[in-house]
Amino acid sequence: MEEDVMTIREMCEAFDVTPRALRFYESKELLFPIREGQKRLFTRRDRARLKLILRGKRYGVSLEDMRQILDLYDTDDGETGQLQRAIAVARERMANMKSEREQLQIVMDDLADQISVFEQSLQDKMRASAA
Amino acid sequence: MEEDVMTIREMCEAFDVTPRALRFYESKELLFPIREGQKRLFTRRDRARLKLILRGKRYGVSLEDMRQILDLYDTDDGETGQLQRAIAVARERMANMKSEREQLQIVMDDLADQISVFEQSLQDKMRASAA
DNA sequence: CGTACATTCACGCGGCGTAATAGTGG
DNA sequence: ACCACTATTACGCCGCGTGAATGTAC
Repeated sequence: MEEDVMTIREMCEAFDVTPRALRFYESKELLFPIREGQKRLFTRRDRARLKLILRGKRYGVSLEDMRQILDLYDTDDGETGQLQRAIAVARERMANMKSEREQLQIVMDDLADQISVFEQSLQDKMRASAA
Repeated sequence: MEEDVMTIREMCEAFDVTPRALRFYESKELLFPIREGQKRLFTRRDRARLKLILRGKRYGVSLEDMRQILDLYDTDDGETGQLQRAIAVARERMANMKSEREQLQIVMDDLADQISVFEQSLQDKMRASAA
């Protein structure tokens, strides 16, 4: 707490994750703990990022998607050009998600139809065997 | 066509799958082509099964789940059990998809907020540089 | 001789788990 | 000297295949 950094163990307890997961996130460039010798020290920034990562995970967002989104959050204080780029990337992500959502909806509608067909079939069979 | 069987190549063209996929399905016991020497010959039964496999795939049903459904088809004289099983699996998939859709929507809303923040930032910067 | 089939081994993604091994600090 | 913690490297798993290399039958 002294320097507003946390060890890997403290992070694990605070966020209920394993050390392996944190090292993995670092290797995938989602977290950037500073080093004291060999040991990792996680900053407030890392904690903010991890919070978002875990929330995304609950939402089913892949780490790679999350990394891109987090990179956007960082670009916040950049210059106008960077800001415009960040907006462009964010919109692209948004478009991807919309597309995903639409495809998912199509498959869901289709599956709903299929369930009706199954149920109708079942009704028919039961009537047939009752007759 | 003679004996109502098809070679692997004919199957691939008919169903738009690769030979590798068909061999893979056989190795996982979803298809049971007869052998003529080394060659696989796919029967009408294999075709019916493959059709269901591919439809299930579209709905996100795993091969293992699909195998279990297909197995019921064999042991079930009346097909009623298979239908009920299929309905159960279909409903479960539907529930999963609904959940996925909701989670995706949450993330999308979140990202939309972030985009607004970026846009506001950009507006601020542009006003600042204009002043 | 070519071509279509066959086999087996390997690799890839996602997201870590799980050793195995070694170093460090108190 | 011990213990708890840390580190690194690297292989394993699941689902669903793709691709390469090699062999064989027509």
